[in-house]
Amino acid sequence: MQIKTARAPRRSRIQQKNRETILSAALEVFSAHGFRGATLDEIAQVAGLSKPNLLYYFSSKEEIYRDLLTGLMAAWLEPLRAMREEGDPLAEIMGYMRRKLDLSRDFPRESRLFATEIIQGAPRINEVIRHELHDLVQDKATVLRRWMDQGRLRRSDPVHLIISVWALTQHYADFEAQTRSVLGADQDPWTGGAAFLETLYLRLLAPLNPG
Amino acid sequence: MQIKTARAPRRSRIQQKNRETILSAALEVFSAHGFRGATLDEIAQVAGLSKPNLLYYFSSKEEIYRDLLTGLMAAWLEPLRAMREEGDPLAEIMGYMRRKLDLSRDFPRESRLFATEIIQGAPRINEVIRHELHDLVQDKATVLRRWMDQGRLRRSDPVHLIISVWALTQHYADFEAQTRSVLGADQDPWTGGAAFLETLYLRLLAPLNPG
DNA sequence: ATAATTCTTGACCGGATGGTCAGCTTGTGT
DNA sequence: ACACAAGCTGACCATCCGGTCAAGAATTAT
Repeated sequence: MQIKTARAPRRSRIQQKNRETILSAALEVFSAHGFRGATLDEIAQVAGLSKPNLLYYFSSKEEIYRDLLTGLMAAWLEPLRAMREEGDPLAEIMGYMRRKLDLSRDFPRESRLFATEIIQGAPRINEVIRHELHDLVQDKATVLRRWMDQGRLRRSDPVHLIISVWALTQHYADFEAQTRSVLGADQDPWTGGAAFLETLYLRLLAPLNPG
Repeated sequence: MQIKTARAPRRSRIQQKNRETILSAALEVFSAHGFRGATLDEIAQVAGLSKPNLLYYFSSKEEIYRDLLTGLMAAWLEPLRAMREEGDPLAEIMGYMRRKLDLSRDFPRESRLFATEIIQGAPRINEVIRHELHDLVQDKATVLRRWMDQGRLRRSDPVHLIISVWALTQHYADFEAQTRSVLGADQDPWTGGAAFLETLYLRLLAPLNPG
């Protein structure tokens, strides 16, 4: 996953490369231990750089963390953003769910990073981003509501519907340890999970008389 | 929630009271910052005891954490355990979901504690407990499968069904910050969540021809 | 009352933590 | 080639970390 840097000033190739290295290492460590549990020494070690060198590129531990979160936010909201009113309602929702699930599968560290941040009350995600999330969800909820009004989807609370997609897809990434131990070693959680979620949302949302 | 102490030896009233005080403070701090992010100083401060006094009752930070987790585990699995094959399938599942949701609402710190532990790969939950969880889920999955075989529930993967209840109910507690900001301040996430989940599982599981 | 036991804590330890800084090395523009 | 800027690091600092300990305070048993 591309880690973008917010409002980036001009940077030399060295800066660009090292900032990426650091953010990648930070992702590894922060997602495993949370903000307070992560240490600069460990991030430096994973990045293969000295600690003072980290602090040459970022002014503090907090700044690394913030840059990381804000840089990943856009990519994380993309699947929902890509849900288009012009498409077929059921296919759009299934597509959203599927994209979110794939994202969680392919980028579990990112998923865990957001999870730990929000579990701890999201103290470091600023209001602007929270506002952005709120607006996006409300916007898409309106689309869902219109589809329901047109009888193209069975009714259910659209915001809770979006939350449920979030919860379920996130869960397979964040709780993979538990899911694997419960399913047994031979079963792949993602294959079964995708099938289950398709069934779930089909039965929840497919109109009863499609003809 | 009652915090039990595993295989408790005889304890004086003072010991019992102080151990409870410590575990309660530990729950507060560990659930907010994870194991590595929590400090004994902060736990001691919340408990209103001196740090050496903490270590008089528990031999290490790790022991506090372990005792806390194992003591809460039974209560956390209770809702699933209480699902009875003799009852009405749909009512039993709804009851399970509802109990789990109530548990998450009433004990969000406990929910977050488990969440952070499992997100970090559950390194400190020993194999015995993992085994217990696996067996319980498989046991209940068998019950669900029988119900489905009898045509009293629509078919869907029973283990993923249990996982989905886990994911959705947990989510309302662990991501409350996010859920509230998305729903808006006027709406209570729990009320709407309970209604949504009832609809969800009803449509997923209710047989098509109940007559 | 007094002795034994349990409970409590200030002072302390070695090591880790986030962060600084002077000065060295490397790269870049001319 | 040279000068300046950018990149880098060893040594260091104050503070915090989990944990120890000796000795005093409170409780309990006799």
